[in-house]
Amino acid sequence: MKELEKQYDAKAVETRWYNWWQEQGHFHGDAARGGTPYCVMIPPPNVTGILHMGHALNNTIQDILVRWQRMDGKNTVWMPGTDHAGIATQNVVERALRKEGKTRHDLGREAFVGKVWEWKEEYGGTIVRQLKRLGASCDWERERFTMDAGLSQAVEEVFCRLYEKGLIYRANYITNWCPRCHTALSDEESEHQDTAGKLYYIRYPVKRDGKLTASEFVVVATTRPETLLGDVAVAVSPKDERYKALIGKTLSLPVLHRELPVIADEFVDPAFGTGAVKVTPAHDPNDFEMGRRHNLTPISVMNPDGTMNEGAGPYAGLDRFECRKRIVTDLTAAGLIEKIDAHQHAVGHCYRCDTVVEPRLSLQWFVRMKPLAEPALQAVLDGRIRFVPERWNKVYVEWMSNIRDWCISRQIWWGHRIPVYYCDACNHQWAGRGKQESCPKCKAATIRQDEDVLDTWFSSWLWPFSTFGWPGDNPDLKLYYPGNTLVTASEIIFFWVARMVMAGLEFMGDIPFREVYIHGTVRDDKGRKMSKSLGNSIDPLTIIEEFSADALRYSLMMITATGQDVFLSNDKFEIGRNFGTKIWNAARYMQMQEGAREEKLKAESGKRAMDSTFTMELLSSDDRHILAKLNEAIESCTENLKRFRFNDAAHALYSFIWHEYCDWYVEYSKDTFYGQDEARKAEVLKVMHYAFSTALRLLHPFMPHITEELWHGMGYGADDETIMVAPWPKPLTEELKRWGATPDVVEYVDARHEMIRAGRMLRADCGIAPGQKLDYIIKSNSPALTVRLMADLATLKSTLKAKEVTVDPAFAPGTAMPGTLTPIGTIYMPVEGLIDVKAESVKLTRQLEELGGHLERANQRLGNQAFISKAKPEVLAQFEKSRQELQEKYQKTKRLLEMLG
RNA sequence: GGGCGUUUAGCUCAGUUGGUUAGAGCGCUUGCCUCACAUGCAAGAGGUCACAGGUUCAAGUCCUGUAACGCCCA
Repeated sequence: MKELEKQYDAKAVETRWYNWWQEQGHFHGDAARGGTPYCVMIPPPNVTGILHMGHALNNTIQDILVRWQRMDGKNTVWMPGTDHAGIATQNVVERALRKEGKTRHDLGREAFVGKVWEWKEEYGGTIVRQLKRLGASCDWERERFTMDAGLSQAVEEVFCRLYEKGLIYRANYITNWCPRCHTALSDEESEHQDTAGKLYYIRYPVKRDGKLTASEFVVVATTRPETLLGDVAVAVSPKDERYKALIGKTLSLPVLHRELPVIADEFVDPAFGTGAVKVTPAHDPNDFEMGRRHNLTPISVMNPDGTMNEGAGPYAGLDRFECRKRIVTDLTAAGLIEKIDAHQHAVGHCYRCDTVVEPRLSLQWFVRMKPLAEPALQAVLDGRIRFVPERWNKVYVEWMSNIRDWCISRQIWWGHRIPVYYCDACNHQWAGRGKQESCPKCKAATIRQDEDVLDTWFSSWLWPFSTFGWPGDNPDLKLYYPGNTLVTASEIIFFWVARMVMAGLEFMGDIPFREVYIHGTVRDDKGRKMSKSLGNSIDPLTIIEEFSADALRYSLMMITATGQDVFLSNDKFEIGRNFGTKIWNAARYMQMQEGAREEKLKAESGKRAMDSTFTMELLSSDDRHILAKLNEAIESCTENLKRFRFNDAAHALYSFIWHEYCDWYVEYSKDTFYGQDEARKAEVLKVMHYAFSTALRLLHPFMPHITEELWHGMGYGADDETIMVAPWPKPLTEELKRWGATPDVVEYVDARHEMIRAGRMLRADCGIAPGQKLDYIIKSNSPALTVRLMADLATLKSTLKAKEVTVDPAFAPGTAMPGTLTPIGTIYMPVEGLIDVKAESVKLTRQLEELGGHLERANQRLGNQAFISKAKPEVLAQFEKSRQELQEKYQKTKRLLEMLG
């Protein structure tokens, strides 16, 4: 054990211990060890991603849970890995190609996928390296990637099983189409953003007897006028009196002069726009349904890249937005625009590239979700899976109950290719596992595999078991599935959480996890989401450089209330940094008191015995008090971790270490250490190490590095032992009894703290320099308290910086002697002449008024017959006691005031 | 349009099944380089708990409504 450096060098310490933990294999869980498992699946970050504050929050929470459970003796696995992020990754590589003036089509599918793999190998590990800087105790030996051979096999197996069960179908359907990524998106991948758009009111001429009328129009309102080129009808509500006569009549489509029937459909809202809507089945999901109901043939007017196709007639070849401008100009010229209103509406945007999504008709693969959703819904309804905070249950249940089929095909190259094959010879279509050589029906070799790949989430939803080697059976899967806790953000509930539950129940026959903790969103100090485009992001790595990973983690936990959003700014991280420094210095203080004991410790192979066999006669009230407060910290920390109240757990540790331990206990100890009583010195040191080492263990999940550094630095473990698996502290219920750390001792010491504070305040009020020593007289409230106070005279003297402290139960103060009440007695400062009588009197008068108010209310309450008869007896007693205290305090304060003269 | 969340000290937020005189961190004021720590120590000021009703012996806490802000879904 060598002396701790004066300054804590977080940067060097953190990487050193992280590497050591990894080398020693402390992150690894082994099923062969058996025991109670604790398993957390990381939400696999996007392989192209870099760590942002959301990740930092998410992974800090997971690491805290995992480290805590590991210390608590569980066989722990935190499964790490990344997902292949089909669209995002393909975009990255395509962008690089574009710089060389090439497209993926120039390379061809195979070569392009090869390039993506190259990119992944070279740059894909960034976020993993960053997670390590954060201190994440992931089981890296198990790291997985959703395109790994094993996981790909799971994807294929799942696809085939669903296909064979008839739960996968291919259909020409309206889907969200990203014209930039050239692919279909699922509903969840289309993000609705409120957009200031326009509502165009367009006149459709009515035909009478096959002829256009000059003056009769039906006006429809639309936000996307360019789609009118694909109109096949105009719909009105069957209840709408205004249009009843028109139903069944014919209109003429502007520009293209196609004949459009007027149809009646319940879907139409008579209150929106004019009550008449254009029906464009190929370009709007609602219209698509309407078209089906009325047997209308959709007309597509757009190409996959967002330009208008030949169906758009004169506008063919134009970009969709250019077409919108042109068509509005033309319609205006033709007198067919009635008006244009400003209109706020939600427009779908691609979640990867932010392009405006186009609802478009195309041939896609879907999973029928209803049969999968049923048991997944049940699992939450009957409480087998619970969300924290609870309100997310409702969100989940709502979505599950109204689930829609999942569009799983993507028109890109990077991803799991759909294992469906077509036989050119006999037109047979099948889903197959492994490489397919020939048609299973007609044996022809002329077969083709489907061109599409699967949605990335189609591999992520299998993550809880595919990562353990499913579909193979093995001891890992047996022990670690189902997992325990899933930690994620609310945005991911639909994308991932809900689907994992469905997959778990369908393929494993059991839920994938028991609890889902949903944390909030990280925002800037103005409450805006952190985003690249706003430039308001705080980079976790910069924070780690500046403040340390422990500071980042601890600060995040201190300011993040359960499930609430976090407002961050750079200075928030000072909380964690300052706390680390405080702990470091507390350790240094203890070390300085060791003296010759250091040599002895070395002889004991560097490991300090964690001695809690205290000698009763040597224990002071302060020793007992700090032990009782330690127990409070143990209980509060553990309880709050159980309830996912990380901020409360962090708070409990902060207040114990900083306020109870450093501010009070360490200060008291100085009197002992600067004195001559060697037995007391040894005893206090014993208590200090016991309390400190226990607190370090409680703190370890939050600040893993500094606690490990001090665990070794202070010799709490042998050189090859880690705090990572030191036992999680248990409540000290029995021990406290043995040590005589009873509630009345705690109450007494707390009150004595108040008395010391009061004494310091008197000094400050009188403007007496801190260095100047003076006398205090304590008039104690009872003989028993006199005994206690007499025993603590030395520490009272040192903490009050007093020349002399006298305890005198019969003390009668002279005039103009300032004094302050406390629950155990009144403290006086005999400094006649120095006191500012006026200021002191103002202060006491205000106190008296306040007390009078409280007392009046207490009297009122206790004078209320209804209260006395209805309140619980213990509550009544409590109020009675409180009134007595108030009364006493009031009287005494009054007397103090009178004595001021 | 439907649902959810938030509203408590200057700022950011705790406040559990209703129950003593509503808390913390930061910031602010005052005094301190006191032999662990100025990334610190000591002390202090600061709140009609968004608003309006209601339930109750008792409401920051429960109910109803209103307002503002935010999020999700259509």
